[in-house]
Amino acid sequence: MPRTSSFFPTLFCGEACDAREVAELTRLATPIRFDGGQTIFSEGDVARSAFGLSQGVVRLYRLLPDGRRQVIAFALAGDFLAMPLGDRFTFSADAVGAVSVCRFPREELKRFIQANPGVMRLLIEFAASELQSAQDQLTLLGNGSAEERVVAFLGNWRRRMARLMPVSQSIPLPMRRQDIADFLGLKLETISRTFARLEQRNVIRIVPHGVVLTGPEHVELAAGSGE
Amino acid sequence: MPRTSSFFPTLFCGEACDAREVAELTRLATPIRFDGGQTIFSEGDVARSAFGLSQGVVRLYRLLPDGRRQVIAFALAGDFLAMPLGDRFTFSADAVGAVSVCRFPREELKRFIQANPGVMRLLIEFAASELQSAQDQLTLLGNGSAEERVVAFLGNWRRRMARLMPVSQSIPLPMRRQDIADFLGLKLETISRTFARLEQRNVIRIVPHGVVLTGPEHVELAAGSGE
DNA sequence: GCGGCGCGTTGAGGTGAATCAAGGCCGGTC
DNA sequence: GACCGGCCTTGATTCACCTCAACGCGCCGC
Repeated sequence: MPRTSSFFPTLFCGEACDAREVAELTRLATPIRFDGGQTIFSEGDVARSAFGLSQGVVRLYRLLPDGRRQVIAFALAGDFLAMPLGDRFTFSADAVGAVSVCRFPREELKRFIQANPGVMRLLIEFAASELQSAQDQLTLLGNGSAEERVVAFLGNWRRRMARLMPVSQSIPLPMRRQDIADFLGLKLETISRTFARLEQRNVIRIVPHGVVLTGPEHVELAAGSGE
Repeated sequence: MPRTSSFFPTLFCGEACDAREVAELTRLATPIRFDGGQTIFSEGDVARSAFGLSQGVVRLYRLLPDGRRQVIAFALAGDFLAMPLGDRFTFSADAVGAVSVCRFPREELKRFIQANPGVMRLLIEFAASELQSAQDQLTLLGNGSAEERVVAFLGNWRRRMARLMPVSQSIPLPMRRQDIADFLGLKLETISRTFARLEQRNVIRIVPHGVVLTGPEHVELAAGSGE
């Protein structure tokens, strides 16, 4: 089985992990594939495993008792799907299109992390950056208009995608409108209308499974805070 | 100077810190007082110090370029005012009423934390619980009506206060209406009106600097998700 | 006492997003 | 190709919250 450079969560690819540790992680990890729409884990499940995303996109979300849904984040290759410690999942995760994950048995991963202060430190930094993302998103949902939310989302998504593929004006959007809506605290019709308005103003062009930036106003997408 | 049990962040009061470590922390800490409205630190500042809150209430917030504000959280006695690592503050903090904080020089605290795997582990758990709070709040701002937000806020606030004082039907609210509004992504008039409506329905009674729960519907306040 | 100010409340009217409801497009399968 | 279903778009209307504006109240200094 070929293992690409993004097989492991990027957390484990920093300076803190030497060859011996990578070998240890490789021993722990099991690769798994999921098809689009399949659930990787659900809110409330006992976290027997931790998951790193090797390929594809995963939506992380919570369901409210009345059926409303809040998408917490979209995970990309290299991301952890949850905090590796913690004994239950606090949100659900399912595949947006086909994905590959690597699964770590929780107890052994926990032992590995706690035996290694350098990794613990990275984990703290990881948590801190997740926290900041959540606070950015909080600020966006608390203050932004529909258009501000959508523009910030596109900007952040583009920036994150840029780490995984050559930059281009074209932004792939593998998730559904409904997912974007639940992420931004809007309704799917509003997403659709806002996209349409941005297209009329020549900011974007809507293409199947994505948008293309057309305007000279890429600056507008640069300074997003959210996600 | 008398040091109450809540002088230190509760993070350091768990099993991970023995007498020697508490002595070390005591050596590092400097107590400081702030009056209501004073700023403890500002977003973007180099984080030369870390702060634990010993007494009082602090609002943590971000300012947007156009003057809008998002209150990230209200800190209570025992809370850290930010992640102790990280070299710049990602939000501002100022006192709501008079507060006492203890200040730790950042480099020395960092050294203390990193020398102590047990404390690092606690710090990871702290970060994980902050993250979960942020995600709760995200869910609330993404899905809740004005009334749901206010009710969830009251419920969470009450639950947090319960750790610091004898439980009672009376909920002190030392912060201004504007602070609550900026926390919940609403306008202060909406907070005022929503309080008034809850009072008309005999859920609460509005008193100076707080509310009193009157209805038999305390259950309603129990199952909040946000904050 | 008087006036000023910060904060909270209340009212009237406007508006952005939600809601309700068609219809269109595209990718399946038979 | 014809049908179907999921997804997306678009339109008309409604409604929750915002905006703007006035007023009340408690607290302060003078």
